[in-house]
Amino acid sequence: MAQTRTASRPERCCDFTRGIPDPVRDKLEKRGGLEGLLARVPHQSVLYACSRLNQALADPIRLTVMYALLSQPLIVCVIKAVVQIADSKLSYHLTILKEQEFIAGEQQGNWIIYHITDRGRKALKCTEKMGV
Amino acid sequence: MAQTRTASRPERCCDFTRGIPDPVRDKLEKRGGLEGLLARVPHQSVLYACSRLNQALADPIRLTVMYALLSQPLIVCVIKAVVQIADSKLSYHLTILKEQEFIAGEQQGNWIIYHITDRGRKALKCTEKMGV
DNA sequence: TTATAATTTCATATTAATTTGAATCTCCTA
DNA sequence: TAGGAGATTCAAATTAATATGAAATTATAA
Repeated sequence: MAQTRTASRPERCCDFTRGIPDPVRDKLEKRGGLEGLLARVPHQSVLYACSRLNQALADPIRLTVMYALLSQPLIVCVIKAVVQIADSKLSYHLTILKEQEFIAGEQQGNWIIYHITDRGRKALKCTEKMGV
Repeated sequence: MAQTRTASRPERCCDFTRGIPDPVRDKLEKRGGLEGLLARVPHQSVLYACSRLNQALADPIRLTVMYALLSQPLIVCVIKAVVQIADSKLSYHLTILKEQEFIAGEQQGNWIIYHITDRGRKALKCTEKMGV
């Protein structure tokens, strides 16, 4: 019972070794077919890491925090004054930025002073270069 | 009844014009205080757009598609063979990539040939430069 | 025209991310 | 060493993103 399908409309898939637009098929064949294509796609573990990285940059609050820290190192309650959200919510977002090492913080007496990392700076620069 | 708070533990906020670590306060004051800080953070609309952009790059399937298209233009069913997901799911992800103009497609007879855009290429390069 | 392949759309289900508020923890100071 | 400020953690609630399968659309070819 290999490949059984529950009737209705079967999921089709074109046979892309023939019948598809010439330029697509030609180039594909010349470069090792589907296998060649797959070989040039980075490993899933890499892509997964990339997507986590981008996910961390995919929130306006987190970007606001990063830009604030781009100006200068700040303690949490100043960051809070910038983004105007509850403590725990801010802490959640700080954690995500820390996990990706876009920011880092050191305890200084009663406070934690956060600063942006080189990686964080680079990330902002990249995003900017993409043009909004 | 302005500023009423429902007892329990009130949300505190340090008065960051005094009592906070010197280097933080000094630099902050020298550069226009909280106002100056806010002025150097890009407008929310910009940050929102940035976060959408990064969100589109925050999925391994979408990154796989982009890398496949980095090799060469492809029709949907070949992309499907690469990522091995259902048609409608793939279509969903293609839409997100199209919205951010990381990819584009032109109808060619029965098929749609997708290709990566300059913007898409740039996005991958950026992500790579960030180091995984 | 009718049938069919390729692709998208739509409504719904599922899963993941974010928010919320209370509780906890750490460090400092009286 | 008790109390308070700054900050984080946790569990539960909410919201947003993704997945699924059926139906619709588009273009070609019989």
